[in-house]
Amino acid sequence: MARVRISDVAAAAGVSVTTVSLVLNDVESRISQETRDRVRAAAAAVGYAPSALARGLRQQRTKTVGLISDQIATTPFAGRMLAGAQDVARANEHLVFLVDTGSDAAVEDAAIRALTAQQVDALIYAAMWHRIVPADVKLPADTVLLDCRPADGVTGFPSVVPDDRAGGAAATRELVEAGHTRIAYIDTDEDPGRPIAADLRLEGYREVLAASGIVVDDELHVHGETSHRGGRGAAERLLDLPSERRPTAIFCFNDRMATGAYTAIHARGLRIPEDISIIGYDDQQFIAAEQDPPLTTVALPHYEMGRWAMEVALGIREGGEDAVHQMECPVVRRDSVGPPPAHVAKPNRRRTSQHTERSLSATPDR
Amino acid sequence: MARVRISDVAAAAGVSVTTVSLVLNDVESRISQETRDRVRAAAAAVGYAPSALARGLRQQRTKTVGLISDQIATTPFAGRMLAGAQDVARANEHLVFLVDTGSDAAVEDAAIRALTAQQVDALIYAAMWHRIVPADVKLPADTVLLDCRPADGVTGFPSVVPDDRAGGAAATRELVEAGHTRIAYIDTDEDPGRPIAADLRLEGYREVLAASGIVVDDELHVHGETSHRGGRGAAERLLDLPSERRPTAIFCFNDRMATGAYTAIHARGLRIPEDISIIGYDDQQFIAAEQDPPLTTVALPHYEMGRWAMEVALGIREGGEDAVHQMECPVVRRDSVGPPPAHVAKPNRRRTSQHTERSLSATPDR
DNA sequence: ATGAAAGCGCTAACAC
DNA sequence: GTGTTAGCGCTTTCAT
Repeated sequence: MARVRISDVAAAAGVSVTTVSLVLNDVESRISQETRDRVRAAAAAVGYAPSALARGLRQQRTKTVGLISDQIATTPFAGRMLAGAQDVARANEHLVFLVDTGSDAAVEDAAIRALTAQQVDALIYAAMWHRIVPADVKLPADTVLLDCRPADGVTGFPSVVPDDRAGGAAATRELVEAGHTRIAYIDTDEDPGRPIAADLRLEGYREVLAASGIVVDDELHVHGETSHRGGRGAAERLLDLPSERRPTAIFCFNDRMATGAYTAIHARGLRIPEDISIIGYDDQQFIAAEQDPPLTTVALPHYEMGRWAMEVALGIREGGEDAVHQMECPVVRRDSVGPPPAHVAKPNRRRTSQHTERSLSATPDR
Repeated sequence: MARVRISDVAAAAGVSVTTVSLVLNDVESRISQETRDRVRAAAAAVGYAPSALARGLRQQRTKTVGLISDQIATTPFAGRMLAGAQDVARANEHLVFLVDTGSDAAVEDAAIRALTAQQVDALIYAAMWHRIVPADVKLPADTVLLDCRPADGVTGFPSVVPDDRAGGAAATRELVEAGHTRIAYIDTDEDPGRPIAADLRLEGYREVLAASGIVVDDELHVHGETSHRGGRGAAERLLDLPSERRPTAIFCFNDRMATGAYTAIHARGLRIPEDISIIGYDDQQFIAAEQDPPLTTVALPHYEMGRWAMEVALGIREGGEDAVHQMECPVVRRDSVGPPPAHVAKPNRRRTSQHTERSLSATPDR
């Protein structure tokens, strides 16, 4: 594929290869302008394209980075992380090797070896769901972790993950500020392998409830399989509650489950958000915005995370050897959150103090 | 990154580098078993990992392939194509460079240059929607085209695309065989840049209608923006038709538009499929299967297309220099297609011939 | 202001 | 059965 060599250019221009190299790489200005022009012209004339291989071998820097991910095919999020990483790679003239391992440890191992053999300048290890990297994955030093964090005790890897606790809090706050006090959480029931995001979001939910003087009612914390169906089933159980205990708002672990809640709610002839408010998580493409009504949700900052990881990998940004970088998950406001129906009382609010007032004085945002 | 060299292994094993190379690459068996073992042990002991760079430079084969795509982030289909391509690359010990160009010609150009500089063994040019590659894209010879086809007159590029005409026909046939005769097509209205798939699917639709002796009624061919909203609007117009002219089944350009049709239908208190049948296209992940009822649709064979392209790129499979390889789009049966309501007459069927009988005798499939 | 030559790490032709 | 060596295409030190 790469036929014409630097020596061909040198011959054509009547100079040495050194000169050609110097000119083409804009190194030192000691070469006369006239020579420079001649070299450039010659290079263009013979159609010269340098061999990145030879250069890499010589310099021991390849301007390539390896990106290992567990699943690219099966998740709708992969793309945005890749796009972020790609964009900074391109801006810095790096090429990226993408390897999808399907979470297979043997494949992962082979991939790391192959990438090392390619002498990639940096390695990014990406997960498609916020999770912990098993301690037995043999990562080269200075690998950066994307959407995953090192196992306890493993150190030396910069990593970036979404701030799911803050996201859960933001979602809940959105509902509290709209005036709700009976706020349910539809959680995933995945058991071996419960996503770390699930606990974090739950934590955020409880925190805000507590801080708002709302008693955390376990009856309003339900579980379902992480899907439309699971969300629907869980929502049905919530709707089956006697009306004084029924929630006026539901925070769903993710958008897919939220669509299930939509189905359950509509099946009973209830309206969103007039009768019940819904907030999701993920801001999943083609899903959240296309519900009826469009779903208010919390966005995962995948693009930004991808950028961050690549910037750290390329040394453009300081990763901080050990701290896990948490990235904000912003609320995306659409039309599924409104004030609670007028007729509902607000019973399970504690009679306490300023908390209550603060949260009551907050205004809904449209 | 790659520190220890083959000469280190040679020294450790007390042999020459030739021997080491021969042993480690399983070349010739003239080396004594004893030496082989010694070399292997030495390699492991010093932690040797060959430099793919040096090998590539020497052999002028890198075992890498470049995959250029227009958009990876913004489409839910990218993943499956990548997965297919990846899987065969891995099985053949090749690594893939992924470059996303965002359809920017300058970026595309730079990407091709960069990949050529890397001396990739093959190049795949992938589009995320079935389309034609502009003739001015400067592709190296032997590039394989994935989900796109060469412009007229451009030759020498193997290419693979979904058989959208056959897919449109299959969708329509599914409806005809369920007993429908008033079958609408909700088409995309994209105008500059109308997807080539749209025309192909429409063709298939008309073909099957004609072959079944059903008159093609232009009133039943409506358009909308390619989204939930567009599908909803188009479906509403269809439902506004006086009842004798209203369709009993709708074929939608894609699943997203189909979900809009769902919304329109449900909003009128109609049921799917009892009152009206729906078939989509794409089998879009997290969408088609999660509708209520689950959407019958036509699947795009992205994974297989990805495999095909990589197989051709690696020379494992004959691409056929010029013929565009069309890949079948199978119908995925779920629950949105049923027989037409009993009370509807079947008026716009021609009184002709065997066609009619053939299509009437066909049985719905559940 | 320019050129000669070493060397990045490997494979393979050739010699012994 | 094993070793020597040229050379893949480039960058870079050192001379001139």
